[in-house]
Amino acid sequence: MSEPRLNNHQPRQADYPKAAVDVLIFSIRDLGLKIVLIKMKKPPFAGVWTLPGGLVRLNESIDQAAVRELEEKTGLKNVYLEQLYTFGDVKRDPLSRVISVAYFALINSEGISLQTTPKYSAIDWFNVKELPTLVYDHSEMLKVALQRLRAKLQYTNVVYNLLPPTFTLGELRRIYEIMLDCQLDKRNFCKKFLSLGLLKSTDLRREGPHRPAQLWSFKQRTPTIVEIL
Amino acid sequence: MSEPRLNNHQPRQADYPKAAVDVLIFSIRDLGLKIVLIKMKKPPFAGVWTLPGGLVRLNESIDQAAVRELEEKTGLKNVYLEQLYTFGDVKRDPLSRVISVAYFALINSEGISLQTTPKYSAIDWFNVKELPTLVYDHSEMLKVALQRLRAKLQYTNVVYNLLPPTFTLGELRRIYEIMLDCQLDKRNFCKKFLSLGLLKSTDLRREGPHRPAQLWSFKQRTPTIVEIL
DNA sequence: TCAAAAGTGTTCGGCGTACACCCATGC
DNA sequence: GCATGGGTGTACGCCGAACACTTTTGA
Repeated sequence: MSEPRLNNHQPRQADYPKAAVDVLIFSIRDLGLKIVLIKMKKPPFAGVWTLPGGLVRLNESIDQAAVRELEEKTGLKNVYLEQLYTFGDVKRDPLSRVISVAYFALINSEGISLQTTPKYSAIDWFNVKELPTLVYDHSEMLKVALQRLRAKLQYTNVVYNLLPPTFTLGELRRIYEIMLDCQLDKRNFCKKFLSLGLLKSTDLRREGPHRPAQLWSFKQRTPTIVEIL
Repeated sequence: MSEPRLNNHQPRQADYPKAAVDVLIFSIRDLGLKIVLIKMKKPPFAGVWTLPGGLVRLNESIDQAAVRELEEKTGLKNVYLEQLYTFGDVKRDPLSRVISVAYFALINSEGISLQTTPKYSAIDWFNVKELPTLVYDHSEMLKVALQRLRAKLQYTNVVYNLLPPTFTLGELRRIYEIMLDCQLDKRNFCKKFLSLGLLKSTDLRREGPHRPAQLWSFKQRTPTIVEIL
């Protein structure tokens, strides 16, 4: 596995690319699909928004690095991350040679607050349709993530990650409509989703000037492959 | 992006993990699904089989690294590689900390010969059902690749990579049967595949003691998403 | 009584699946 | 003439798609 050396004209640790992780956290908020970004403080990228992420260390797996970076830079814990894709163009980071493994997750962000480190000047949710300019190839990462997300919604039960413990079929359908950016027929959606047998009914919710809604919860909150739509 | 330093107890270039690529080349040969492996020469892995691969260099993208490593270690050129998954457990390589981006491709290997470098003692095709012991986490990579391959056969036209320019519907079906490890109904398969409109008929092939077969070719040999089975 | 969201059934067409026999050829 | 793979059509059932009205409540 020893490789031909390049000329030693680079500083320490620069003879090979470094590895990093970047994390895309999605959630449904205010009837839109949002993502967590943090704002950089140091030149040359001061004021620019970026995905939370950082270099992989020697003593941690890349999965662990993603979890650690997510917690350090956003405060989010216990999030189930899934590997998305690895980005390795030579110039993706103009300042140094970094290969980045992107991870993503869906979360329910009700009552959750974000907190970044002093190294960044802000952290916030952004609607994926109205994003600021992002550093590096982070827009590309988002594009890939959205594709994958939409695909996974249709053949897995990942949607449970976005939902609170109980919810109405209307809320469930609204999530699909937001994520897939389309309208879904109410009757067909309910019929199909209930026929999958993933849900169990719980209470009734009476609120607002309309008929009370049946509340449902997922029988199992574990990743499963199912043909949903 | 500067990171806390670990203790400087490691040699040069070991303060961060290195990045590598590994390549899984699949082909149908002798009615079986085969993969290219090379045999290691140097201790401590002398005599053990491995996937072709190696470290990513500073001045190349990871995609380019995969292409370069594939050519260097197998002689294969002009292969369309697709990124599979990135493997980054701390102990996946017991000797050094390496994160590996796996790539895969399907090729038609008729009339193609393999040739590795003097650093390896052999190169050969192996049936994926009768593999020797592999180094590192290469068996895991194969497992992931097979899953992905089977999935992609069903919703894309990737199969064209396995086929010669012209082929019979029987040959096409046989490939699906081998890859999916199941029997497919001849009439339904033909009906479905032809209805996709991906093929155009060319000549007749008369050979062997049976009715001549219609030969087909793909109208386009470019990646396309289609619901096939 | 009005506005708002919840809940519910039927019809139709298309597609996947199961299934069996004749065809053209080389030997 | 026989063995070998090539080629073809129909019937049925299920599922996805389209589509509208009634229910319950709060204000």
